[in-house]
Parts: sequence; structure tokens; C-alpha cells
Amino acid sequence: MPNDRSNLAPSAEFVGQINLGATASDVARRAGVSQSAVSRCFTPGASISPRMRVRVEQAASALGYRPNLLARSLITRRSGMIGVAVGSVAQHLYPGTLQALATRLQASGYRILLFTAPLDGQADLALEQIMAYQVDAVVLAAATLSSRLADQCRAAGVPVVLYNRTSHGRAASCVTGSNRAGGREAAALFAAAGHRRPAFIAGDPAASTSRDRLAGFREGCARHGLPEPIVETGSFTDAGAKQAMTALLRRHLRPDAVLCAWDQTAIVAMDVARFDFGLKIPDDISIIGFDDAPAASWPSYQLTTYAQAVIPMVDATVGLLLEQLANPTAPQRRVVVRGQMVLRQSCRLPPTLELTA
Amino acid sequence: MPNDRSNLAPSAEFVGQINLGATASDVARRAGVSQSAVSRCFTPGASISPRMRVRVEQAASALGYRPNLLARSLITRRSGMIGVAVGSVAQHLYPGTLQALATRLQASGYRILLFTAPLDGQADLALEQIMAYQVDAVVLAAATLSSRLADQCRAAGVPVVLYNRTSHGRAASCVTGSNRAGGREAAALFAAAGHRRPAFIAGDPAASTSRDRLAGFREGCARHGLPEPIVETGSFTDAGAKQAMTALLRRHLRPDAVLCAWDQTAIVAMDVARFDFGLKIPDDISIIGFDDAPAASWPSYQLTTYAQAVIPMVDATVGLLLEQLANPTAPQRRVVVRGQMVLRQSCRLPPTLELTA
DNA sequence: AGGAATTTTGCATACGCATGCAAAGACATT
DNA sequence: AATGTCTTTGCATGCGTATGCAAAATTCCT
Repeated sequence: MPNDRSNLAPSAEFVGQINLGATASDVARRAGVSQSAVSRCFTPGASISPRMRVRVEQAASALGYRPNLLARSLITRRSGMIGVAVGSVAQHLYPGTLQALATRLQASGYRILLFTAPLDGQADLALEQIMAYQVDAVVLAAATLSSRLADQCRAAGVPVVLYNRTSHGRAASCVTGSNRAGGREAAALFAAAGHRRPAFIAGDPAASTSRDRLAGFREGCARHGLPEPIVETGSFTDAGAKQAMTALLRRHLRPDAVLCAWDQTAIVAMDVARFDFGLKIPDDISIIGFDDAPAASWPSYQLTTYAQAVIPMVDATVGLLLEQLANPTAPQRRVVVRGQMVLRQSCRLPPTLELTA
Repeated sequence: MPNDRSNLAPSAEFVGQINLGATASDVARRAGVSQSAVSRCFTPGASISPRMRVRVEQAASALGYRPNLLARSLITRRSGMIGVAVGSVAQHLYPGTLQALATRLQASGYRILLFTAPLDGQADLALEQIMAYQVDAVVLAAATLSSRLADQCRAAGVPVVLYNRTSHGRAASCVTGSNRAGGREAAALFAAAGHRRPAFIAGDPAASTSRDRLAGFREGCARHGLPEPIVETGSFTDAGAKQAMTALLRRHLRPDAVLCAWDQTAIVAMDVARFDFGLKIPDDISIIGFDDAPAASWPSYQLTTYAQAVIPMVDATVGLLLEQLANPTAPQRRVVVRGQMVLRQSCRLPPTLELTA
């Protein structure tokens, strides 16, 4: 309801009370200079004499003036805002990712306009909003968002970087962890430790991250002489993970080595194995996770997991972003940030620690 | 470097490639109507005939037109953006809070402009940015941000709501959990279970949340005949929590009931007690946390904790926000959302379960 | 049908700022 | 002192939109 301004405008006492928004002209009038001078004073690199500068700055601070960045954007055609779309399942965005992203983008003079993909799948609506706000670029960090969105953005000339996911086929810059390699290394570790019956608990099958991890695991199993892994699909929820692990352990030929697509799933799996089935980890069964979530290192879990290098991933994302912002014709690139297996207690250790993925 | 536009403007092929931004005038020209008509077509409640509407909409969708919300904000004086400031320690913002906030604000037609308080304490810079972007309101969700910021915002006529924290003395709307009551209930539970030596592990002493919880705990201890609790200050970090718990357990007269200011601290405390000191929980020592973080319900912890009603808190925050946006003269209000003790296994249960806080 | 009441449309302007252009000033060089 | 070079300033305009006002078109009523 933008029309309610008509209620506000006539009431003079309002204008007094809400003294929000001294304009550049106000400052100019007070300093006895032109509005352009005020603008130049706040535009880095503009031509302005030191004397003029102090004069304007005095008037400005007296009035509490601050340039209206929205109006500035209209001219410069740069809003300084980066749209960041995250999925509705925020718990799978590693804690601190958003924080790190915000910190680095702020350091580069950008702000984050946050969008969450609605649960009803009407993610396109969110994108419309993104574009309407003239964001300078977009980070798609939602595993379940259709990659069609990325195409739309790029078609509109807005740089896009996919974070922790790939788009099938389409050329769009993306940053991922070494998911395939992680899957392979897990298989190698299982094989070296003498396990014979591998299993995998997937997340959302639509998430490229989960798919890639499984693909790598399959490759690794084949390469190291393990049978094809049994695959259960635990959804993103704890309940789904519990159900999947329970199903695995109820099998006639129970798996002895379970790779989970995410640490959260692995943690649920550990608890199911220990508390529901009375198994000893890693004596009776080995479990490996992905991501090195904070809880993975807690004494109660000591989860062996393939760590994502979150900070380097964020750095790479910001790097790609800045590159494309500086040069819109820069090529789309796919960056894979190498992760690393963190050996703890949830996976049996091989006699010799020579792992080759 | 806004001047690089000069490099772009002359190159015609660019304009073709980046066909970003069909304007209302473009649509108007194509549809053979005035720009005002296009505007009215996209302004809810504006006077426009059905025939004109379809005509404009056809041209608009053909051109991929979408109103420039920044330009609109210039006129309406409403940006539709809510500044949300979070602290540098994101892990203490309960997971999902930001998500819930974003979802609800989006549903009300608002977007979140995210600000993180820099670690160097230069939070004022962040606020400058907030204001410069003409946000319609601000949510301060950072425990460590000075409440002076809130005053500044309000002085500029921007509604502010403090989330999960209070400002000492100053009149600013805020939403908190029932921290004092939680502290009191924890004391009552400890007393009823027959504990005699209470202790408290605080977080940042500057955080009102931690202070209030301790105050309530002290009240409760006094009321139920317990001695003054021993207080250790674990910082926000796991290492600090570990150190604090270790110090407590090394005491000559070891406490038998520990209340932690946050679940994360409680979880560290549990692990220290179990793994470093070989104590049995709750036989040797009872531990209670605050917030009901996801990990509190994991089988490995089963942490008894005073749950924050996060969703109601977010709802209250959005409610206050919308109220103040609709009526800038609305009074500042302090909302306390009642929490609830969740009884699990980390605290000994009293013989009879009649708890009165 | 014709005039009044109502709705719809276009024109013009303003929101707050950045920037090209030309005028004015500062300064050095001959 | 006169000329040229460089810097600083003001003027005017435009970014893309919403909206008051008046003209035009439509509807309604008798």
C-alpha cells in the first residue's frame, strides 16, 4: 500500500519528527555550494578540492546526511547488492557459510539480499524479486532450486555462481567440493580397512552434491574390488535418515561400511547403530560422513568425514563473482575445491595408512 | 569504480547482449500507451481498465519487463527491505531463525538485507550501510551489537526490533524468550531433584540473554533454599566452555548441578564430564541447557533444556515490525515469549514432578 | 439521445543522485 | 604579463518509476 504516503505527506509534524533523509541538496544549501559538489564529495575518485571537501563534510555531518544508495544505484546501474538464494532446508548449508559469504562480500563493498526458496516450490517468484531489486549478481546456494533459474539470470545479464552444486549441462559458473573424489576416498578407506559390504545413504536424489558423492563412491568401490554399494535414500530429515539406516541394518546381509551423504545423516546413523541395534562403532560397522560439520568432532561422535573446505569455497565463490562483475564477458568456470578426509573414530583404520583414491 | 560505465556505453554489441532492463517506457512504446499506464498496471490498486491491462501485460511479458524496485522505492519511500543485523557468531542464532524470519518477511512482501557485525567491533559501519540502503526497518539479532545502534535507527525514524536481547534501559521494541523464568525453573528442578551445589556457565557477560538467565537462576536458587551458584564464564567458543566446565569439576567441592547459558555449552559440558572426568549423567551430575538446539535431542545427549519458542519469537518480531511499519507512532513494546522446560535424561528427575518456578 | 457522474488515460513532474560539459579558477611556463 | 595547462565548480540532464491533475472516454440515468 504505497498510497498511504498521502496520509503522511500533509501532516507537518510528521515531517518534523521523522527527519529521516537529508538530501544532497539540503547539504548543498547549508554549505552554500552546488548539489554536484556534495555528490562529488561522496563519490570516491571525483574531483574535489580539499577546502570544498571539509566544507561539505561539515554541513553533511551537521545534517546527518548519508547518500541514498538506492538513488545512486539508479544512476550507476550498480546496486551493490548480491542476491543469495538459499533453500528451505537451511541446516544443510554448513553453518558459517552464509556468515563467511556476507563478511567477504561486505569487505568488497557488497551487501547480501537474502532469498529463501519457498517450500511450495514457487522458487521462480523469489527470483523475480531478486531481479526486480537489480542485484548485481546472484549466488544460488539452494540444492533444490532449479538450474533454470540460473539460466534466467544469465539471460538477463546478471552473473550467477552456483554454490555447492552443479547445473546439469548448462554453462554456469559453479563452486563445489571434490565430491566424487570424496566418495572415492571413502571407498578406498573402507576397502583398506577390510570392509566388504558398502552402503550409501543418499539425501535428496535431486541434489547434485548427493549424486556426485554417490557416483564417486561407486567408482571407488569398483576400483577397490568392493561390490556395488547398497543405496538407501534418506531424505533431508533426521527421520528419513533414521528410517534409511534402520532399513540397512535390518537387511539379511547387513552392510559393514556406510557412507552418508551428509554428516547429519551420519550422526543419526551412528545413533541408530549404537542405540537401536547395540552395535559397536567402528568394531561392528564403520560410518563415514561428508562435510565435517561441527558435531562431527564432538567426543560423542568422533565422526570420520570428508571435510569440505568451506572457507576456500566461499573465497572461490566471491572470486568468481568479482571476476564476472568486473568483466561480464569473462568465461563461466567450474571450480572444484579439494576436500580432505578427516580420520576420527567412526571408521576402522586400515593397517597401513596408504590411501590412494 | 562507477566510471567503467563509460567503457560500456559506446559498445553497441553490449547493449544487445545484455538486454537487461526493459523500462516502463519501452513497454509503453511497444503497447502504444503511456508510461503511466504501464506503471498503473504494476501498481496494485491503481485505476486501469481490463483491456489496457492485458495490452500492457502482453507487451511487458514480450519484453521481459519487470518494474525496477529501486526506482519505485525512490518515489514510494519504501524499499521493501528489512535490514537484519546478525553477530559474527552465527552459531548462537538458533538454526532456522533466519530462515523463519526470511520466510515470514517474504510472505509479507519484504526482503532481507543482511548485515553481519564485523569482528573488529566496527559495527557502526554496518549500520551506516543499513541506513544508506533505506531499509524500512531493522532487526538487531546480534547479542554483541551495541544498543546505541538501535537508538540511532530510531532517531532516523526507522523502526527497530531487538531479537533475543534487550537494551538496558532504552525504549526499543524487543522480543526475548522467558530467560529469567527459565533460570528459575532450572533451579527449581535442581532443588526438587535433591541437588545441593548449583553452578552456572555463562556465555558472553555482555549478552543480555546470558545475564537474564543467570539472574533467574540466582532467584530460583535463593527461593528454593539452594546456595548461591558458582559462576564460570565460558566464552562463546567450545574451547571456553570446555575450560569452564573443567574448572568447575576440578573444584574441591564439585558442583552437582550445572546450568549452561546455551545448549552448545551444555553439550561440551556433558562431554567433559563423561569423557574427561568419567562421570555418569545424571547420576553423578545433572546438566541443563538453554534453547533446545537440535543436538539436545540426539540420543547421545538427551539434554534437558529450557526450550526457546523460536517460531513464536520470530512471529512476534515480524508482528512488531509490521505494526511499527503500519503506524510509526506505535509504542515500543517488549514481548516475552514463554519457553518451556524439556525434560530429557541429562538432569535427574525429582521423585514427584510438581515443579513450581 | 443527451447530459451528468464516473472511470480511465496521458501529461508533467518529482524522487535523490551522478556525470558530461563548459565556465571559472589555480598555477606554471615562457 | 600573457599564454597555456590543469584542476575545480556549477549547470543541466537523466536514471526508472509513481502520482496529482486535467482531458478523454466510458457508463449511467432520465
